[in-house]
Amino acid sequence: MDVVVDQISLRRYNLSAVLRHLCGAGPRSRARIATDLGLNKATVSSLVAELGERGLVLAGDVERGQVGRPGQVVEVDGRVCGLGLQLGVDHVAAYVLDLRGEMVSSHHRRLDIQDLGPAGTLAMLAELIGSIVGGAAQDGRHIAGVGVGVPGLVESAAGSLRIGANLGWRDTRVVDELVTLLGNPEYPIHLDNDANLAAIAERATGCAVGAGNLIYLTGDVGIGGGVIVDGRVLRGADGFAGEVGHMTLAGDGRLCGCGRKGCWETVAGMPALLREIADPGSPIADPAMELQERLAEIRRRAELGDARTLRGLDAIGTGIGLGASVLVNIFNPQVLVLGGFFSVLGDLLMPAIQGQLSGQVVSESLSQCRVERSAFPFTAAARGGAHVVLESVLADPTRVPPGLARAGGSR
Amino acid sequence: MDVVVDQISLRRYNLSAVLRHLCGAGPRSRARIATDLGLNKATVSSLVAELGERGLVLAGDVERGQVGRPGQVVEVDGRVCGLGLQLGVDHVAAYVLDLRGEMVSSHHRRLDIQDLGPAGTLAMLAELIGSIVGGAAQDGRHIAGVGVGVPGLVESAAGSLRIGANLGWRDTRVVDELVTLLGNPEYPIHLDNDANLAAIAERATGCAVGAGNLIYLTGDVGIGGGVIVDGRVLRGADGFAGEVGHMTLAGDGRLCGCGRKGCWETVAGMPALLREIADPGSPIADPAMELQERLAEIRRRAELGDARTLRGLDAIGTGIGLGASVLVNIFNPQVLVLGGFFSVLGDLLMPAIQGQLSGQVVSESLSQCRVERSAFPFTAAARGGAHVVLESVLADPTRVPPGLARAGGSR
DNA sequence: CTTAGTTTGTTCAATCAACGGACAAAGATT
DNA sequence: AATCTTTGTCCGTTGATTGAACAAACTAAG
Repeated sequence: MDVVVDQISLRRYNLSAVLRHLCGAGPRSRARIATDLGLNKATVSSLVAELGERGLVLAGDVERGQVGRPGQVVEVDGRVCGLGLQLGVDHVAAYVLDLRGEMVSSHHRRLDIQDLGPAGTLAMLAELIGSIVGGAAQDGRHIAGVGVGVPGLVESAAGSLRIGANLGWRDTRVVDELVTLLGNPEYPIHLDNDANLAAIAERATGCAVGAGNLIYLTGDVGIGGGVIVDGRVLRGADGFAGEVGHMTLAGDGRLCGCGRKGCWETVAGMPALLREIADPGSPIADPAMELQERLAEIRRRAELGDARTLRGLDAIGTGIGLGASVLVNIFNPQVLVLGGFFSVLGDLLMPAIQGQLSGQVVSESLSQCRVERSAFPFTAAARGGAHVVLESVLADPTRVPPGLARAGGSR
Repeated sequence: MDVVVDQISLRRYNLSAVLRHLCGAGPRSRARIATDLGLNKATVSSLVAELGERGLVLAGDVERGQVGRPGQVVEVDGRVCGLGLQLGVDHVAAYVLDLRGEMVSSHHRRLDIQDLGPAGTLAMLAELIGSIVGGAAQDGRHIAGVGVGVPGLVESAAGSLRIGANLGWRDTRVVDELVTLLGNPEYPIHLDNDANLAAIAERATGCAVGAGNLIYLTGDVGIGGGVIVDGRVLRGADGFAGEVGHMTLAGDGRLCGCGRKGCWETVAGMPALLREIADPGSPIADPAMELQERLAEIRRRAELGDARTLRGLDAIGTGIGLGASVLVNIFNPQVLVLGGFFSVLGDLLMPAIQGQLSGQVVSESLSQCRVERSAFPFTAAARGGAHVVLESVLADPTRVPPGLARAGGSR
């Protein structure tokens, strides 16, 4: 029912405030934290002591000011980490990030989802998670949780992928399966839509740092959307919000993979681009071609001034901009982040996108929405998964048990 | 910077929890509140006492259970009220609602915005506010604040209407003007977009009670959108979110009042309906005709089975459904509320709307979005303005100064 | 080198909110 | 009349934040 507050949650909240402040604003003395946050120095001392016991902060350098006693800098401890994974149709990426915001390790594996099927893929995922967590422990690090991103309609609270069209999965209880395979690990596992996680990553350390309202677009076969509203992921009533790729924008449009007609992805996804710039059967449209190679080839043609390629990019950019203008009208975000191939080819697509936005957005004269190319075009979701874990620690530092205190840290 | 909690805000939060619980769940004994909220009986007694001193709750009947000592029921005091106003192109509506959720009074005035201009209109508004507040005080009631809804791009935090196309206003500092005209009243004045307020009203007491995610559409000359995400109004970076009427949905579309082409309102607004069902110059398309009369005439024709009218309603319903499906895909709301003429003609439009939605929404197979006709087709915004005020009292009961305690209540 | 001034961080008593237990009040049941 | 049940208050305890005092550590000026 209604959430009520007692003194324990008050303490928790202030622990969170101090830790979050250190993460966001950087290392500083206790006295500085106190004035920054409006807390009493004594309170901050007490809070910092508890955070230290939990292995979340440690003593840093001594900082001399102009006059007066130098301060003992408190800084975030890098031992507590989040593990994020991103499952794509042909690969899996994993990142370990620590609370300081630094990347501890990254892992990439190719795999054939079709071949492995859900069970085989999840077994492989579980094994990967297990080995990363084990390796981190040997390094004296503590994985506080795992965040997994998958493309499709995800019921995040239930840890279930309801419809994963691209993976060919349906009603897969990903979290339950992984928990079983890993033998009920002590760390929690969180499942989310890949675009949501990507948006979180861009906001945390990417090209949208500090933006409370942003939209991330995955440029892939389809177009996925991750929307952050006032700092929180837009989920909707059942967690299915953000299905921007299937907005009906072209009434006269062609058939979409979802069975409907005129979906946005049909005019701005990768197949649409290939249709524009190449005849069917031409080598560049060969499904077997590596994505990176295909994008490199498109860029080569564009830079040589190939008219059809340039026209095609302009058309796709206009298509992207058309849908983007709808979203910007609705959400009035600070930033629109282009992911996937939208980002890789971003410089070529940008003029058309910007043209659409400035022509179609109502509030354009009052406020401008920045359009940015993703800082991590194909790996943002994995990083976002790690950030979800780290955010849960920031929101409730008492989730990390005390005792990690003076474990030695570095090896 | 970061918000920090001390014991005062802890108290505030729990006062809020108790008051909100009473508003939402109805009158009940202290003991019942304690078990409902998980608070200690002693704590609840203390909280209730303070709420009583502030004139927010009062002692009700004695409630006998099966056995044991009867409980003293605590109920919400109706003396604290919110005043909401809604400014339309040709009228202003005002509602006073009390914390119990009951309507204390309503006021309607016709006015010619064009004729009065911003200054004259605001003077009239101020006078209306003053007289209502004065009248309420004589009734022993306390107006805790004023919420004003206007159509257009509103910067709510600044209390400014940036672009009010229908009113013909631009960069009007509504709140500042009213505060000056009213001589710095002690109650705060809040300005918001009318669709936002309407959404709040429907969620508070209308057809979307309890829905954390909903979309309100004003069916007017244009289409305004008010979106609630996880219980909070979607504002975006600058407060201009929700401009759904100017989504570009019809690429080949006709010119919109905003200067662009293919906006949603051009295919589903009132002018589009009139274009479909009547020739230019026909009496029903006469701008001088009263809206209510026009709607009645359309209904008459539809019920007589006039083919053109039925075709037109179907076309407009399809147009509404087209844009609605885009919104439902993006937001995954529990409820979509139709306001204005969408609501009045709702029964006639619904088949086409529902048809579009079931055909165009991706998650339709997993979760269904209810479509409802507004409970207050043309006055929801005024009610919503009052609810904003009441919500601010619920969020922080200490805003109401103590001393209203035993002032006598009834007149 | 000494002294004054500044800033940091800890200690300690005070304050305040919530809590648990005890208890009186008020009624139903036997 | 005795017992049981429930309500609401009282009171001492717990725990978190706070303000003031103070020692520590350093700079700047004389």
